[in-house]
Amino acid sequence: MSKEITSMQEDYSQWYNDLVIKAGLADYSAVRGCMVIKPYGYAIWENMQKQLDSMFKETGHQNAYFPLFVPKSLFEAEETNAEGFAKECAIVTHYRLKGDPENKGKLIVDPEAKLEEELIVRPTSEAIIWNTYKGWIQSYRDLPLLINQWANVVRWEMRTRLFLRTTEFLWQEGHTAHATEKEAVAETVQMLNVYADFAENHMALPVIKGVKSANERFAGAVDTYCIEALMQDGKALQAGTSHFLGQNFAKAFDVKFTDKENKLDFVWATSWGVSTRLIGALVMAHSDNEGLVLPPKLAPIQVVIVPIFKGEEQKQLIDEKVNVLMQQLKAAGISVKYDDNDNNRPGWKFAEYEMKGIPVRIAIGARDLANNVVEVARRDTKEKMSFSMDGLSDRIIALLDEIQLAIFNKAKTFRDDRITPAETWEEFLKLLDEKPGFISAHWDGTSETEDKIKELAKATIRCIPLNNQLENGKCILTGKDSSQRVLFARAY
RNA sequence: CGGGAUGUAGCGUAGCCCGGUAUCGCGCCUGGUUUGGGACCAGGAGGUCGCAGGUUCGAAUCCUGCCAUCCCGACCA
Repeated sequence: MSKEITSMQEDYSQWYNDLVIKAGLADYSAVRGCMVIKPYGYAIWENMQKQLDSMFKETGHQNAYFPLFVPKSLFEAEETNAEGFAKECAIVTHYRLKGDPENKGKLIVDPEAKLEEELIVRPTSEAIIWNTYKGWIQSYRDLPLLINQWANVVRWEMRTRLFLRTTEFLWQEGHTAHATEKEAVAETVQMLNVYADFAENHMALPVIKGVKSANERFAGAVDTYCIEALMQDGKALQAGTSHFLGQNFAKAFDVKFTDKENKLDFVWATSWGVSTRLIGALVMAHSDNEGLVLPPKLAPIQVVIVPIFKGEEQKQLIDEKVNVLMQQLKAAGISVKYDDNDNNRPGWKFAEYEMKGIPVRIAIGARDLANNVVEVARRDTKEKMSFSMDGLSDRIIALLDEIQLAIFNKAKTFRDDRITPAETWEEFLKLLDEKPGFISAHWDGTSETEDKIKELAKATIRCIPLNNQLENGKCILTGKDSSQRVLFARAY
């Protein structure tokens, strides 16, 4: 099978698609806009889930599961939210098929089986969850309510891309209820920080924490906080969002509680989510023309060992050494694969594991045995080193940490180099074409201006960074007064 | 959803204009030789030509409809 992938310089989109397919992360399916996540891709998702789930639990959250379907009457209860998602919903209208009388062996929708009320396949679960919370919350003693669910959702997007935008996708959505506004805002920020921590320390993906402008805000939210990442083509990718929902959903679903003073009030809400889109971010942020580059902390296989031998005798000697090393690495929690498959030669395996992004490759041959060393190659830099067999497992473990950090630093250097200030509209447009990335520019704060900029430059406000410094200036488009810069970019 | 392109074995393709039952490479299977950067020899298997209709004695090829993917827009995590 040809494993050649299009180079990212030649065609970035094609490079991405080739990579996802050829590294075995996902496959196209028979269903429009939906993909099959293959075992290797799903293993990355499982690693993400495992880490995030433990972080959610450390911050006091519990998992639960709510229905896939939302009755239309519940879905439309919070108007802004409903309007925001109305154009991309799959709707169940019937519950039965029957044999087609005019076409033997075929089925048709049974018109007798029409639902009295349509069911919306959830594009997000606020409605069904808040309708449920109404029955769970009476007193301040029931708060805070801190729930997360791992689920699939459906958004009928016009145009899809593997992992980045598919009709059905996997995600987690946290939905919390609080007694005070202050507490809910603190929760929103806390979860944003959890996401940023995960992105930077596990995905090795530097992110900017910020707040969305009104245009980009989640439908039904008072404020949307986000983490924004930069891909290697200079386009931004929203990697996670955390919403402060105010009392919007509590009011829509009539969720009130009695406080300590015996007064009734609506509860305060948050919701937050990240999706399998993060796998797309992982691919686009770190990989190269040889294939995936995975951060050790999320790589399904962290170390692969390739034997190089002539004849069974040598193979047996290598096996003995490898078995000891494997035990040591496994004991340290390292996931390691010994590929002694005889079908493929070492060169083939080297190329294959580079394609799959396995962080560390160890090659052991007769020559190495004689010198009591192994050849160690790191995927991120392609550097090859000779390590002594003595104390090898400790050095490999240290190397994995080093690679994790190096991948992050490389991405951060790239990202930091592509946050560029623009002072004039001409400069703004020039930067978008010639040095794509985040452009830091003044904005007059109106939705009209943001719309106009989007129309003229195809760039949107990615966020207003949380650590922003106030600075007087003039809007890049209108020249009106502005008190701070915001980050613009073309985005996925 | 609009514009453009594509769909032939697991993958990449030739054939299509000009209709006569499908070419080549990789991969796969068997045997052997190999193994420090995508091995080699010999033999072999594998195809409703995206799907459904139509035209025709005969359709991968011509016509119609549908489906899917990619690229460019609008929508979006």
